[in-house]
Amino acid sequence: MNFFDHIVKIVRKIPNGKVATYGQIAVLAGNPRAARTVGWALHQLEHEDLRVTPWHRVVNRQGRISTTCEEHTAAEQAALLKKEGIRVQYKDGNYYIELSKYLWKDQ
DNA sequence: CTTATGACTTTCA
DNA sequence: CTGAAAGCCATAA
Repeated sequence: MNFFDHIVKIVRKIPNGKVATYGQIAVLAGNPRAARTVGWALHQLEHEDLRVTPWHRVVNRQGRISTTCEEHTAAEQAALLKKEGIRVQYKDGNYYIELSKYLWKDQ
């Protein structure tokens, strides 16, 4: 299985109302150091995959949204998260999430 | 094979 | 927690 598919598969496992970090997904994918690749994979996801993949539940280690994608801005991601009951804090142009409260505890 | 790139992470200050 | 610098990995060209 490609990392691409593997990563997507794992992201789909993230329960509603929870968030996961890129590094966490990288570990589950078998490559603890491939966090960057996780971000790259989500960025390259196709439209169809985005429909069934909760990419918005994936944030960096600091609980901050790091997307630079024009199509999926941090504002939109934050909106989706709020929609799922996740409290998102907005501070000086950046969105923060309380990982200690919403971080997905694997399985 | 080598170089460049990125939705990251860790370490140091 | 923030910010800067260096490290890591898979993919594309």
